[in-house]
Amino acid sequence: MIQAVRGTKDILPNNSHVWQFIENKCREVTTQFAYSETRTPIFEKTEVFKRSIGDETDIVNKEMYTFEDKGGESLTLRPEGTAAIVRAAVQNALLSQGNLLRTWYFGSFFRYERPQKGRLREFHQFGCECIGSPNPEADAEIIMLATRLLKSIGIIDFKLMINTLGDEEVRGKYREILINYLHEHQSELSEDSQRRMEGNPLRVLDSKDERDKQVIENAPQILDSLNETSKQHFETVLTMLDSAGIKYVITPRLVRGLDYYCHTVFEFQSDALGSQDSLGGGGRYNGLFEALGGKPAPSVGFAMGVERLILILDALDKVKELKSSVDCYIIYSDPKYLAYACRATSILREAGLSAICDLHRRSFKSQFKEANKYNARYAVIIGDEEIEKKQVTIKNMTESTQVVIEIENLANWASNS
RNA sequence: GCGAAGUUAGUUCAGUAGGUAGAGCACUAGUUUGUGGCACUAGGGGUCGCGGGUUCGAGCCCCGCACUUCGCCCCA
Repeated sequence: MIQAVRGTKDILPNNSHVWQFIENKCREVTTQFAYSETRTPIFEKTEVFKRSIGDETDIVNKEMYTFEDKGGESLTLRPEGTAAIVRAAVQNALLSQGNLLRTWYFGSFFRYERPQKGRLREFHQFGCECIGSPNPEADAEIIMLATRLLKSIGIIDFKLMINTLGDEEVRGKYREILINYLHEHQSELSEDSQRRMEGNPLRVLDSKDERDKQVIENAPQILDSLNETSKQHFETVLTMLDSAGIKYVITPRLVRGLDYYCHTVFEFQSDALGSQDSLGGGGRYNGLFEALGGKPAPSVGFAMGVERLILILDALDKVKELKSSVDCYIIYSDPKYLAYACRATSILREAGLSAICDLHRRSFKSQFKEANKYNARYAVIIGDEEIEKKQVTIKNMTESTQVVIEIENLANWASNS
């Protein structure tokens, strides 16, 4: 037996309806916010991700599926969505027509990681980007959209963690303060954090190591280093969330793993997941367009892990088994009536109903059982009498009533039922 | 990349003094020879993850590999 590649999963006929449910909600909610869809290629030049996500990040360092094509070009299976959207927006000059772009995406992404529950090598994300506005109301809109989506698919029990990283000036200043502090406590830190201290000190704040937590507890907070602009930006976002009735927890330790974030960063968490408790997250990225060769376009966005949404729906038992049903199940008493059954089936479909018949040449009784399994509204019965009189018997499966009609009138019946 | 636990029928799981496999549900058919859902009866299904080894004999013991899960790491 050939197995699927490690960390990949089939979406099978018996649970594809859950995916469709979520996809439909994504369309619904994005429509409410007037976001339109972007579909970018599944792979990009490696450069796209290196320049955007950041060379120092784990994603770029060790998790990308990078390969050379036959022309010797380095390509990478996309590990996240934002970089490609920005590349596409720059390439197609999407901002030259106006100064704002609201867009969303849904698709597969790839990271070479140790698979775990809620963490796959091919996984799916739904994400939104609000491109072109430097203002806090854009941050608020994105968070409202994400919140709306979670609620609409039935996830209410989540936590929204929010923080600000400030602008460039703030980040630079805070970075120094933090490095100094960490240096003073170097001996108390975990090996990992000691290593990360120089390259990416902010990530130390995110550590789960008990030793680190002690140090982090008393570390200087970025909130205390904010300049007036950054402070106002953050406060406006919070005020807007308040007025929209969205609850949040200010989490000074929240940093996030991609280098391109500034100002507002946020993350949705759920207790229903294991150690992969992050449902999704995002933040503002003001410098990304320039990093990818475009004109400045301050933006904000988020992404949700679809597999994780599904895990929560499972855990909450919220997955409505949208029992698929068929309008008509055609039942014939003998295989010699197959052509007649085929004609009836065809007429019903032509009239816009869904209609199927048995392909196993099963017994009459078994065909009824099969009709039940398909949750058929009507059984369309064909036997000796019906053939002889050019009729069909139609049985209402829920009320157990039946009528006999001429096959000539079947289309007519179908359009009225 | 590191540590730990798992893998037996479609599925959920049983299965010790090592003697080549079992249950529930699901599936198929009958009881009811043109009328379903319930019930009863019967039946089909398994190279016991893969490959080696020990043994007269391995689902069970040993080794390797693959995959899954739980931590770490990281993130969605």
